[in-house]
Amino acid sequence: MGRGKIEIKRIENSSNRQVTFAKRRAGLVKKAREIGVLCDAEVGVVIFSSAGKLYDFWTPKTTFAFAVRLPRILEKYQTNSGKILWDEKHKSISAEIDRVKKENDNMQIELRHMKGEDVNSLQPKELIAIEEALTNGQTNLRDKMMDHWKMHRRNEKMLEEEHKLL
Amino acid sequence: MGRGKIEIKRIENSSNRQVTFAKRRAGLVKKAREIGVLCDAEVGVVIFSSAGKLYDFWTPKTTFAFAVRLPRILEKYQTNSGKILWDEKHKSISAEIDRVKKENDNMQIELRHMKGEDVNSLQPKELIAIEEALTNGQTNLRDKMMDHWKMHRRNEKMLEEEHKLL
DNA sequence: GATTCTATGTATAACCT
DNA sequence: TAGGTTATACATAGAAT
Repeated sequence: MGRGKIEIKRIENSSNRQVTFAKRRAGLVKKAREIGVLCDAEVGVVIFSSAGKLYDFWTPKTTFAFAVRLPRILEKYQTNSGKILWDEKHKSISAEIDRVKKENDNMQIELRHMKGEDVNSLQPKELIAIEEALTNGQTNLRDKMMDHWKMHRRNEKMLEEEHKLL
Repeated sequence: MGRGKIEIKRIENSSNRQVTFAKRRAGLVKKAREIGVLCDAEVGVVIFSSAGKLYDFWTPKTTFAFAVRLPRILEKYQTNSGKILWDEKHKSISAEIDRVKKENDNMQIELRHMKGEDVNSLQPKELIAIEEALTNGQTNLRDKMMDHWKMHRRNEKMLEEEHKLL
């Protein structure tokens, strides 16, 4: 579509290539915008010039939708690079999950031990430690209960005396 | 570019819209391929139809380059909804973290209670439940320890007898 | 929904400034 | 290297299949 027909192959003359790039890039983006509007579609266009410069266009919604659907796109291309990148992005967050889950597991085990469960494989030393923890817990708990009770009694007495005064 | 000029606005007739979508989608991809070849560029086109179906095209190198450069693309949109939606993808993962963390907190509280800590705000009923749990734990634990000990003794005796036989 | 046909509107290659 | 002009090639709207 120009003064002459051209073959679709790399334009060797670099300034012609540059001019064609600028014009066709504009054309491509225009078409992308049009199909987006006409057909109520979400469109994204990404172009890297041979010099490595990035040009891109996204219909408004696409910025959102694209990110949401990125995994699907990468899936389709199951290339290592895509997969690796995605994994990379998730690595830190996955690490946190792992950390929290591990913490979770440890606490779960500790809790079960405190309930006398899953203790068969433990060493006598460990069993004794758990028993001590239980005993301490009981002691602490009973002290607290006693405090509560005392305070309760004191409050009751004070109320009684108030009543008497009235 | 057709029998009549059209305004660039959403095509209301849905079958016309569908036909136009298919035609222009093909056109867009063709143009993308051409600029890629002619100008030695890397091009990617992503189209989501209004029905949510994904169509995309990447020049060969782009499949790789795109993934490599994705962070740059997202950076460009960091300020706006891009960031929000990169996070959107993370939401499901974040939800899992939250869930696990919550589980974690609950266990932590339970553990502290079992150690007699942080019990001041508890109701008498709850305190009693904890004491019961502790007592049960102790009972279970002592049973297990006793079993162990018995088994240990039995094994020792058997060894002794073997030795005697030798 | 996809294809085909064809009149017409657009994009753009080659030039020019 | 960037922007404008124009002849031409191409894309596609509307209609039919």
